[in-house]
Amino acid sequence: MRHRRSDVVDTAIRVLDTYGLADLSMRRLAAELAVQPSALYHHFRSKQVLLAAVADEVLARGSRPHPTGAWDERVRAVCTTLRDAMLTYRDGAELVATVHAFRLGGMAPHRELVAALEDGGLDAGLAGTATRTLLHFVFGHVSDEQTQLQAASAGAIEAEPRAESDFAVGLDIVLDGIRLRRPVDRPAG
Amino acid sequence: MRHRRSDVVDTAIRVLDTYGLADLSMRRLAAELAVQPSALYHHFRSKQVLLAAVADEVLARGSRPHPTGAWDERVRAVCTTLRDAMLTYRDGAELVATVHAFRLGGMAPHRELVAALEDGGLDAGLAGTATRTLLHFVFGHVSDEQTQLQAASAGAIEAEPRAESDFAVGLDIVLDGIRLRRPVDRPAG
DNA sequence: ACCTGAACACCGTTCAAGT
DNA sequence: ACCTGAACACCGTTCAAGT
Repeated sequence: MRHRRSDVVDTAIRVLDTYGLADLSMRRLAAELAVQPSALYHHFRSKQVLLAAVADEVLARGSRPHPTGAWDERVRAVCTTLRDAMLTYRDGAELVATVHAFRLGGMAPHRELVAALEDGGLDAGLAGTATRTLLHFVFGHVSDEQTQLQAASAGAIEAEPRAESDFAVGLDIVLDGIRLRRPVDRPAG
Repeated sequence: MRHRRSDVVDTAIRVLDTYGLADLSMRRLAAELAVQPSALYHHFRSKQVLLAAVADEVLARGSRPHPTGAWDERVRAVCTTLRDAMLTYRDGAELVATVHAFRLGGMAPHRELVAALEDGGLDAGLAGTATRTLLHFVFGHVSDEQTQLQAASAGAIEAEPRAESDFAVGLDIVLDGIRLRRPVDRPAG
């Protein structure tokens, strides 16, 4: 049977959510689509590029309308939306973080954070640094969180579950550090 | 020829630094040691456990005497030492971050940060949250940094190199956020 | 204690050829 | 435009057997 690019991505998300990122192989995905592995290379030039498309679709499905409030509320909204989107599918955080690290996809949150921080009064350089600091926190935290959640639900572990507020506290720590660097908050002269 | 556990780790570090983490396979490592792949399973029960030992050795080689100053200088020292240790070997950041995520090794910096933050006056819960926030930043930032450095030195890219101060600024952002949460800085009642 | 030899069940990718 | 069939060069891990 014949498939379109979007069919491949949809099936990849189903395989991801059912079997995990480690089992999302080109061969497994091809089998699920009832085609030869080589057929996938008609749609994507490599597995990396396929995974980038999958990550973008995960984020697109989790997207929400931008709030139009204060810069810090917008930052919080972007980070929370990103977290929720990644937690929606098994290994979603690891997938999006990996794709983002290679700059192949998942860059929408990055752009939104830079915009919010510049609207908040940060110059371009500091907005970039602050955005990367925020994203390193979010990707690291949520990957960690998801690993623990999945280990617990697999019964592999019953270690202390991370406090529910841990994400909010970590995010607030970074946000406070950013606030102190807004020129508008540090009176000139 | 017969090998000890430490011979395997030493050779693994050499393979890592020469060919990168993706090419550090059990088969490649075995060939380098002139043994069969199955021989490695006499020393390590899985590749994951071997990589944990390699990560611990990378950190041990980069370790420095702890400074005995203010809590925030100690935090800065632990983070900087960790960064330098990971940057010493090709793909060192990705290796240590991965092993740490699975809690199989590389936990020494984690313990040192918790200790420094508790000495700084944070309660155990907040010290844990702050430590995870710091480590997510350090692992994320240095992995990123090393990927860009390695891509540049491979001539693959000549993208804007990250500003040299980027690590220091990001670290200061997180540190400032932590400072605001020290009970001693927020006068009770 | 440390290693061999052989096997099992997989990978990503390429490429000429088919419809 | 989308796919097949076959091949290339690999993986991690297990296990009985050897010294």
